[in-house]
Amino acid sequence: MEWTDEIISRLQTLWQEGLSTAEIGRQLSITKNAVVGKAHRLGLPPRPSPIRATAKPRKDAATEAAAAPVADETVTVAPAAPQTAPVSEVKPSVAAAPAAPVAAEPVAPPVSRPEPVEKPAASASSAVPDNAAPAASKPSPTRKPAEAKTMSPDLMLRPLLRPLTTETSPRRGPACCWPNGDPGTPGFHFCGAKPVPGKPYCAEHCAIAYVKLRDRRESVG
DNA sequence: CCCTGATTCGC
DNA sequence: GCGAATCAGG
Repeated sequence: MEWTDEIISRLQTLWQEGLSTAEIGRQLSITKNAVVGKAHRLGLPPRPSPIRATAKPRKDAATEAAAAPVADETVTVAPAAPQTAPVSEVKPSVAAAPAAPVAAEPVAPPVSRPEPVEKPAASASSAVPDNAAPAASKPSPTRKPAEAKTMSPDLMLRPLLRPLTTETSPRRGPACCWPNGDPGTPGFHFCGAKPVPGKPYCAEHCAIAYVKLRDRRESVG
């Protein structure tokens, strides 16, 4: 696997979007294992794990005993689950666009919307993202500040300060919101080209972003 | 069974 | 460094 700068950027973006590892893998045409492995190596913030942090019967019991002289229950990990649910489960048409394709404002990065969504990824089928719902527009402070530092503060605040009323404004044409560059870095920007009607991306990026439902799952490799 | 993410370890 | 295999919870 050749981890180009482009691919890594997309991985980081999608990861921050809160998409599942499998979903990211589908969009990148790689396995979820590759996604998780790479994310781990990149030091991306861990997602709320469905399993306990303590489980490693991989080594021999001897090694485990030697290396892990666990004394008490003091080892507690306390995940403090952010509960960030993916916006994914992509119907063919809606797919996993960045969480906030405001249709006209490339200024607001899709990255910075840690909005808690209470919807299981795999089972829910209603494809409408609840981005527009101001019900819970409260930034979840569960993530450590150290991890959020990858993005400039103003970039984080911008979407929160924006009333999302620009949707219907025809003044600026819709713009492809395919991310270019690393989110949080000065050079980060969106494609901006004219998107396919009904899609958040231009035709070029649509071809990349949307995958056939048939090919879903990890049978890529 | 399906999904999920984390870790390990041979390459 | 990479990622398949594996683990483990929902």
